[in-house]
Amino acid sequence: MPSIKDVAKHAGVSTTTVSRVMNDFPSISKSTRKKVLDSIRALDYHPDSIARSLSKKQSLIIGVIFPDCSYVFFSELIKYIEMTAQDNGYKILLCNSLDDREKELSYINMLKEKRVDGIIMGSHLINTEFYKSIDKPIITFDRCIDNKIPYIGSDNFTGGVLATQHLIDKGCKNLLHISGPLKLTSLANKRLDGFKLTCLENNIPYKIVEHPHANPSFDYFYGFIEKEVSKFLNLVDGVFCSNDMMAYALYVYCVNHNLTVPNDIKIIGYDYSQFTRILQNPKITTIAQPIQVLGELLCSNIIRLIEEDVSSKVYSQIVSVELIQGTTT
Amino acid sequence: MPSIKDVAKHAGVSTTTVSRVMNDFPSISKSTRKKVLDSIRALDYHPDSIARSLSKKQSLIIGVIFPDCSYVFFSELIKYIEMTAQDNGYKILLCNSLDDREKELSYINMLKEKRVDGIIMGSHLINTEFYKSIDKPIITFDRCIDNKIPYIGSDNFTGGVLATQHLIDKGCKNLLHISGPLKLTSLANKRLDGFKLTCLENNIPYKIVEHPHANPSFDYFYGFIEKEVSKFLNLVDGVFCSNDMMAYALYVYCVNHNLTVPNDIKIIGYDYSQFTRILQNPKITTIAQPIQVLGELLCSNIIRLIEEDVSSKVYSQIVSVELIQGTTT
DNA sequence: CTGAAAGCGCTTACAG
DNA sequence: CTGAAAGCGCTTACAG
Repeated sequence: MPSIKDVAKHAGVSTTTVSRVMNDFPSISKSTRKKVLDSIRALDYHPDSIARSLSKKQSLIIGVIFPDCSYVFFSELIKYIEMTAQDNGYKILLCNSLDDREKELSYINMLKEKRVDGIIMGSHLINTEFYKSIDKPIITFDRCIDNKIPYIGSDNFTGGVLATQHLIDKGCKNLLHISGPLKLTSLANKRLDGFKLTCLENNIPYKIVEHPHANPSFDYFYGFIEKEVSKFLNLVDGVFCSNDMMAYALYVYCVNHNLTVPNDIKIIGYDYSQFTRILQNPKITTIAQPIQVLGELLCSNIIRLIEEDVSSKVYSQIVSVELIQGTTT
Repeated sequence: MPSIKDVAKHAGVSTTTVSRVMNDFPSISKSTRKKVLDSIRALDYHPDSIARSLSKKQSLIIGVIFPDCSYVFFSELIKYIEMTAQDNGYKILLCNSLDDREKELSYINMLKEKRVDGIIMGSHLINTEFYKSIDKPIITFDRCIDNKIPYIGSDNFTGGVLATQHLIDKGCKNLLHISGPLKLTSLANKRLDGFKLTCLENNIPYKIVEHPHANPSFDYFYGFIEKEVSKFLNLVDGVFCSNDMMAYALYVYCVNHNLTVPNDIKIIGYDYSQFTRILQNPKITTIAQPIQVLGELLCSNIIRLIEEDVSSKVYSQIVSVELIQGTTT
């Protein structure tokens, strides 16, 4: 592989000049510029970005950590993050933490060594102190870790309100919310707040069941419903599930146990990711997170943090959600 | 951020020695080793892998190109690739080609500049010649580009045979296969070969419809069925779809048009990725590709190619598939 | 407008 | 068992 020296020799100039041509310095004369470009083409020269990274102290790489890139919601988010990165000259280094604290830690250390320019955190098991020890730009998805660390998320509170109000508007008198794990400092917990407030304001009795795992499978959800949720199903006529997979599992459970949806019981989910959009039966009524916008914001904001290098400014943003009417309410 | 020099100074040794400690050279005395380790800890030193890459001429990064990391099948494959990479000290740089030739090309050039150690290609629009110009280890998913470039894929031919024989065993007398785009040199086309052969051997009349897009959406599939497939549906009693999304779209179309599945028409798909596994109604009868094995092989084989540096040996592998009985046949 | 030289932070023959 | 020095392939003050 030819190096900048080979190009310099071939063109009869110094490596400095070659470097300047590649970096579009204005001071280069037309004729040398042409000579250099010709040599670059002749040798099929590709500058080594590792060497460039070392001298410029920037890698143009963004570390991206999510629990599991194969979960529908994350896989879409990652797609839009990657596309935005690509459009801005950055690349992403993908990490699956698998909701394992050790892995999450080792990934962060790895990203430090890889000298990524910034980190998008979608996985959040390690504690706040450790986060603060990361001395490079970082942005999180849906977690408010510290007021120094910006986050991007959907408007979970309003989502909770919308979902709950929708159930009430459809005539529900007794509501149930199945939340995600509340221990995590996830902004998703605000869905619960929105739910509670709306129930209270409308004088609707409610019940809350928390499921303990952050990113479980369909089978887990179904089992969870059998064990922890089924006993309440005769007492309520509307359920707000913290995500669509849970909503689908609940729907299937109801069908299997002769509860008619939406007549006996109305179900609303959260996310509206690919799975839900493809699913035809039922069309789950849900709160849509704007996945593309979220991915683009995560990436464009981490890039701003990297390039503007202002740790003082915080680029947290909350984007609005939308009710999608399906057939389950 | 402390550098190796800071550690050397702190420990009172040379940078050479620090480097040797970090790389576990045996010749280091216990006492210096301890001194160095202590200094590393005291300074919270993390070696800069960019500098290391530059001097060792290896980045420990694998470039991974797929059309779209949010498609269920790819997202799972990527997960297992990443996990295997992580287990072996490698990282992955993720690229979405979006089935765009220009993007694919520019990604490959980018990966050259990033000096990735190897490339896993799951996107295949550029031509063979260009592939051969890539002077680093490369492995493809499901494409046989050239006998110098190894590939990993499921046993598509046998999958086609299994699917077709299953339909015949279930009593089908007239079969239809909806294939993927045949222009691409995809090994997935062997599903068609298996289909044809099995029909001929069993004296079953058959029909083939090709859909032109590589990675379309549900809505595209549904529209395609309305336009190009529906006219044949009264003439056949069994359909082998080249993927599960197509099978689901066909199922939904049938339900919407008063064709009973599996009584009037039997449907079998291909993939058995996450979507299919979660979907409860119907349970699509399908040919399961072992996604985890495929991802692990893609990654472990590219690592072997990188580390053994033997461009002569080729690590192509085909893994076996399995029939999953659902409710659509 | 151009070049010589130092530097980015590591590794690695070479020497002792 | 340890170190001085060169080198990886770029960029960038500094000088002219």
